Amino acid sequence: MARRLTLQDVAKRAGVSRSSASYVYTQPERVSAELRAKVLAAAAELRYPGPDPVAASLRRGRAGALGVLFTESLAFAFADPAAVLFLQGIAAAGQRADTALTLLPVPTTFDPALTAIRNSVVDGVIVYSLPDGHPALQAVAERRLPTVLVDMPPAPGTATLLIDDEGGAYAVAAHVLARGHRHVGLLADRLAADDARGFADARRLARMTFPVSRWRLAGYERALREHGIAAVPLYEAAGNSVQDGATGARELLALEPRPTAIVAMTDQLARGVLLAAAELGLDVPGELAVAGFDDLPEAALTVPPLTTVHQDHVGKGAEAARLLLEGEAPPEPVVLPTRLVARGST
Amino acid sequence: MARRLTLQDVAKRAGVSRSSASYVYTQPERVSAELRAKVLAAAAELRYPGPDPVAASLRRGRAGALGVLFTESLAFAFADPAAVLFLQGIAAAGQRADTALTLLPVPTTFDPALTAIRNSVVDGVIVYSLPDGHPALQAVAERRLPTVLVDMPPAPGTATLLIDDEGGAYAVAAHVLARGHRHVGLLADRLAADDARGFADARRLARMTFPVSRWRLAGYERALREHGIAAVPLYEAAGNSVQDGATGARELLALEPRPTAIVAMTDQLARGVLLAAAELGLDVPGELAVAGFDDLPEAALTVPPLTTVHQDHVGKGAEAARLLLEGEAPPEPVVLPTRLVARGST
DNA sequence: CTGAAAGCGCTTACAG
DNA sequence: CTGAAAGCGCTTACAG
Repeated sequence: MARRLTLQDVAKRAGVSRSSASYVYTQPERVSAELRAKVLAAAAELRYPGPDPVAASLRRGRAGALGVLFTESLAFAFADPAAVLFLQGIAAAGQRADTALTLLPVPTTFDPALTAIRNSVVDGVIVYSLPDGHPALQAVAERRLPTVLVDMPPAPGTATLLIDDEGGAYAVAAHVLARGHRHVGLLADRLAADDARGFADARRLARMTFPVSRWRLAGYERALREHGIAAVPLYEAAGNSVQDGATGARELLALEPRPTAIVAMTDQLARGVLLAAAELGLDVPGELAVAGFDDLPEAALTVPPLTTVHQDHVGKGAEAARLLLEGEAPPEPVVLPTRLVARGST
Repeated sequence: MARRLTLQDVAKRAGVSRSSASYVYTQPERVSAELRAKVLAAAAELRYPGPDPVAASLRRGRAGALGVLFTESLAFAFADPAAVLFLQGIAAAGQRADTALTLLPVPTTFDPALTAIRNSVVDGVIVYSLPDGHPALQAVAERRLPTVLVDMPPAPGTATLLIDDEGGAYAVAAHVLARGHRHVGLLADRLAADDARGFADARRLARMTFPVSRWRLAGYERALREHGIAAVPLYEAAGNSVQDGATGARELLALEPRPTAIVAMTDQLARGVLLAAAELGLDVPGELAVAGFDDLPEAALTVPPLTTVHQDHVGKGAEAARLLLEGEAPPEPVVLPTRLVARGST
């Protein structure tokens, strides 16, 4: 392949200066119609692909893209409807600002390279629900780019966007307990960034690294305390698929005494609970009450419809993008509301 | 804010040349441990954020990101499970190659700017299921970047990745017809990039711009012809949500004679048909047979489970990324297989 | 309205 | 192992 075409080539062919040719692309109204026509004609003849965005970005000092660093692996994130809705919100806000969205690959145990984070061409980064102490967070901080932390503890100098996880969890647990349930099972997706699966003991609970799980559990526990219930079983499913939820539900429902209610930390898990209940021939909500968290679109479509905690995932994404595009990190975390949605499953 | 820190500042502080400092970041094994330590210490003292990726990209001639241009609006794309699975496949392949994934905002009627496409810092572009003649495709072509067209007609000089839409559609329609159905209704998401909704007449069919719809319809029609059925009603839902499917199903089921089978172009729509059938108290498959296309994970979980056409969405994404990362566009389209999955809904 | 000139921050053959 | 030098392709104040 021959040398790449540059603006210089176009300018020479059109018989104008390089700066004039540049203006044709960046400020077309600034140049005369005649000059514009000459340059565009020369560009078309040479099949010039337009000014190189990398060079333009370097000169302008602006990349034109927002980076998003997602919960552990991207594959996991795309399998999680809540994460996808969040991304949808970012994308919509970015589209309005004519800004592209760059998904940064998160380093994994298999592939611990941070090069993609270090080399990504972005003007800012949205970090979504990373566990405590994840090395990717450090790598982002070193870039010293504007950053918005979402569903994570605040850090100095960065904007933080949260939802009221504790309050929402409290509300849904209190709702279940108000219906008289004393034998409640809790179902979590993941408490820490490993593959642990099974009933969580005190030691495990002391080592939770996923902030969202920690906050939601705190809300459940407050409601339980207020109802005089000291300890309930908590099953950790090691994942957030419907199947993970079904697996966890089977374990919880095998306990003696059998729980009469299962409160799940996500709607995905709660959907699995409904599946397991159907398998076992348990009537919901007659023999088993089920509640989730997130109010995914699916939650209204299950049989029976799922009691859950509403949060506006798309709005959260849009707000995250807005915080980044506006610059000026607010000193205090922005906290979006949650709201109990009682449906047929409780 | 003060002037931005550069590698030059670090080099000066460390008392070495700029090139040596650069090697510390790019080829650390090339320099002595002593020099490395000096440079890293200076960088830490100055809080140097690392070499600027934009400048490095310009010099290297490589951006380190793949662009994805998605079906019309990004918000639509994220609401479509099939598109999300496809993206998941791209992301996984990109992660292995340590390449970020940039989602390009697609110009809309409201915001026809092509600047995001023109300015995006990417090494290649995957274009997914754009309607015929969409201006974004032109803008991509002008960039003269390596391009992979997915679920779109081949274009000279670009790689093309398809699935056997026509064959899959034929198989599922033939399966339904083999069960003796003569009154079949067809349900489409969108035939062209507008908001048209309703029964499609010949004039509308002649103006389809979504290739996938065209190919699937061709498959249905071949099966119908072979079974001696001349014409069937086709309802266009103007969207691909479960609710769109329910709306379309209500219209089809209000026809005289009432269809005994509905074949939907997507699983999302077919799920809506199941919903509408439940509302109307129609037994599936006893009074109404239902079939979809895509074999989403949800398709196996509906009640009854959905007969559909399987395609490997994640694998398709991975293959698209592979075609782009490998360079060398194959002259012929790569066509992935589809497979009928008969379940309880027919 | 047009153009000469400076500079964005880095990487990498090349010479020593 | 280290450094001087060239150059990636562009934009934009500035002067005319």
